[in-house]
Formats: sequence, C-alpha cells, structure tokens
Amino acid sequence: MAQTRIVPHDRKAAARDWSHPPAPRLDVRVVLFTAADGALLLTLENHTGGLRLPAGAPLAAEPFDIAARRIARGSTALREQYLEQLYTLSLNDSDGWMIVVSYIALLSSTGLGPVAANGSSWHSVDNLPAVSAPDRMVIDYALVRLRAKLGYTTVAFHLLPPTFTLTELQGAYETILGHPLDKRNFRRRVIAAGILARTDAQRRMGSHRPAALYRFQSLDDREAYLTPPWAERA
Amino acid sequence: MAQTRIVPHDRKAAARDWSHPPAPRLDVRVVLFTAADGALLLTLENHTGGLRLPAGAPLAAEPFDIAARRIARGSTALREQYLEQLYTLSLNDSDGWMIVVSYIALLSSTGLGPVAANGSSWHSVDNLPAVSAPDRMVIDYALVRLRAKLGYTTVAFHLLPPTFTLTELQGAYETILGHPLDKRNFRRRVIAAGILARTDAQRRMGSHRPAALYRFQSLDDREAYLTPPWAERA
DNA sequence: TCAAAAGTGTTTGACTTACACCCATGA
DNA sequence: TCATGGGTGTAAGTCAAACACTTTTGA
Repeated sequence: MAQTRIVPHDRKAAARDWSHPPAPRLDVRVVLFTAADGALLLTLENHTGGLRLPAGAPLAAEPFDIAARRIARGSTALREQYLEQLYTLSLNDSDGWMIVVSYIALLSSTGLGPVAANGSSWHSVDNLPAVSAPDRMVIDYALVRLRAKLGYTTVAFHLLPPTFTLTELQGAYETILGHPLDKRNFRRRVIAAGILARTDAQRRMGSHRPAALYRFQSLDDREAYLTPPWAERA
Repeated sequence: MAQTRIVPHDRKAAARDWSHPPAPRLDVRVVLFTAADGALLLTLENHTGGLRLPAGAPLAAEPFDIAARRIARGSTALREQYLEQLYTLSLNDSDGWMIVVSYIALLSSTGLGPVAANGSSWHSVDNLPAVSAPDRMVIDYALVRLRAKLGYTTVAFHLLPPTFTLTELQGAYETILGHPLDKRNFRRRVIAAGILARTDAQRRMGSHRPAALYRFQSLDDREAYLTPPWAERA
C-alpha cells in the first residue's frame, strides 16, 4: 500500500538471500504532535501512494536522535520542543526487510494555527486518514504513550507557546486526554506543582477580563520523563 | 574495548563509504534481571575481551521481540517472564556503525538460586564489573526504567516464582527499590490491589509460623505497562 | 520456653474531588 | 449594561504513612 509496484516482489526470496550479511532498510519515523483549536494534531506527508508519517533514512552512523530531529525539522516550520524515542520495529514489507525506529515529537503551537511545510499537513487524531499498517501502529502507540505521560510528567507544556494562559494550558490537557477538567482543581494542582512562573504580561482577547500569562520554570525535570540518561531533549 | 584489533580501523573512511547503502551491524542486547537473596541480579556473558550483556544479531526480517527472546533463552536456564523493549542506539565503535536494540527481561527466581548457562554468570547490580560503554548505558537505563515501573505497574511479580509469600514479594520490591518498606502498609496495598490470590498451601521454613503462599490473578494488566499494543508478553 | 518470622488496626495528615459565584473587560 | 471568559475557596471523602504487639511454629 505504501508503494505502488508493477512487478510483484518475492518477499521470501529476499529474506532467503544469505549471500551477504542481510542489510535491512532503515527508516526513522516521527510522529509530530501539536495542539490547536481544541484538537490534537499530527503531521502527515503527501507521497505517491498516500499519506505517510514524516520519515527518512539515517545517515551512516548518525545517532537516531539526530536523524529524528532532522526529519522533524524538515517537515514543519515549527521547531520541535520535545523528542522521545518510541519503539523500534523489524518488519517485512513488499520491499523486504525494514527497520523502523519511531519517535514522538511535540511542537509548540503558535496560536497562528500550525504551520506546515514540504507538502505536509496536519490531521486531528480523532479523524485520521488511512495510512500504512506500520504507520498506524506507530501512531496508535504514540497516542497511548503521550496520554499516559501526561499523568506523571509535564510534557503537555511542550505543546504550548513560550507564554500561555492557564486556560490554554488546561485546554491542552483536555485535548490530549479527551475529557474536561475542573478549572479550580486544575489551577490549584498546576500552581502547587511549582513549575509555572507568572509573567507580568497579560493577554487581552475579546471583551472580557484579560488573562495572566505564565511560562515554565525548570524545563529540566528529566527525572520524571523516564527517558534514558543520555537522551538529549529538544 | 569490546573487541581486540591489531590494525587500527579507520572509522571515518567506513562512515564515508557511500558506494553501497550503508549496512550497520545489528545487535540485540538483553538485560536479564532476577532477584535473589536480597539482591537484584543481572546476567553477563564471558567473552574474549571481557564481560558482556547477552546479545546477538537478529535473523533477516526477524522481529526484534523474537530475537530478544531467543537471546534470553540462550543465556539462562530460566524462562523469561517479561520482555520489554528498552531503547535503540545507533553508534560508532571500533568496527564501524552498529545499531543496538536493547531489551529488559525479568526472570522468576527459583529459590534454588539463579541458574546460569553458556558461560554466563549473575552479578548484583550494586557491584557490577566493568563492561563496554554501550552495555553500561543500556544497564543504567534498564535500572532507571525498572525502578520507575515498579511504582505504576506490577512488574515485580515477574521476578518471583509462581507461588510466593508476601514477605518474598515485599523483599523483591525492596531489592529493586533499594529501600525498606513498611510491612503492614505493603500488605494492605498489595491485597487491596486485588491482583493476588491466596492459595491453600503454606510454606514452612525454619522454626516459626508458616507463611501463606500467594499467586497472581490476572497477569494481563497490559494497560498499565505502557508497552505497545502489539507487543507480546512473556 | 525461646527465637524467629507471620500476621494484624488505628490514627493522622495530605491530597483529591465536587461544587458556584464575583471580577474585569470590550462591545 | 451585557456578554464573555478570568479568577477564586471550602467542605467531604479518600488515600498514604507512621506506628507495636500477638500468633504460630520448630528447635
């Protein structure tokens, strides 16, 4: 499905070829998330054969984290704020053996609406178009992991612009979790967590009281993320 | 360090060779944990050049989970109870480009002391011998993840034999966490969690009151594990 | 009868939840 | 002055932590 071919490919023959050390194709795929307008969005790219996750081969000996960042940057005008390895799959498709190393990236939304580049487009996670089976697996697991991580980390912050209102922050949580939260309890918790700093600025938007803008203190709560000690962030 | 060589290897030249699609070596490594005698143990194998994590190349198009299981079984007489992908690294060593896909495996202790096979031996995690840098990274991260997972999953059960006393279960937790727990609170929590079934059997060991033996109900709390939906377990 | 581990409850403080109204602003 | 989202407190219930003694057994 991912690739149109004229001549059917003999997978068994390809897998049976022991004449050389087997050389799988390597593919790094990135699920780029952002939140906008109450929806959790991810990037898909247009390709012959359909929509795909942003992907690419790593250069020789290039660390996967670097490759993933390169792919993320090539696929959006936004800058990824958080990058985390997801899973590595070894699979057989119509072109033979392929290794897929998958990543999650979180992007700050700009408030101007998400910006796409290079023929890529944003899709709400609750209304995704058809994608290849491996892409589907990767996306499904990315969602599981992202939702779970909200509970015990501060990842949601990476979906927001540098300053934001508490209502925007709450909206990001609700978007990812898919259910509403109590305003007072949410504010109490997030303030008590001590990771926010109130700025002097305010946002005036519409005919109502302006909202205080906050930013993060201490983006370096690496401990909580359960990522490896050597992993670079952003 | 992992490999002795006579002729120095020109890494840059190897990385610069674009004449063919680059073909990294693939290596699946498994950190095999078990708990015995109040210590958390892992398996290392004897190799020319020193001790190493159990490892091996995947067969062409073999899923990594299957390869990891094969490697785990080749390295211990015990049967792994839980297997989870840890991280995938792309690195340059003295032999060129290598991709390391790492796994954690948890083994039931038998009470008879852990059984080793194939020139492998058990080492307490708080007294590990020198290993290669990649092995060290993998082991460090495996410990971080294992300890963290204790908090929100029931993984510790997989380190125990099919039936066990509550004191043994508590000991496994204390071993992994590295600090003591309150007996009454531990029992209350673990019973309240509803994942244990008391058997009729008892264990009489020493001149004191015999302990009730328990076993697990519902090992299938896949949800809590934050592993991918497609991952097979054990 | 002694040593050694098994087993058992209660109290206290902390945290979580549910819930409703006034405030500041621009139109 | 009205519509709109921003901002605030309290009471009830649930959960986690600290803490010590009695029971059963074999030697």
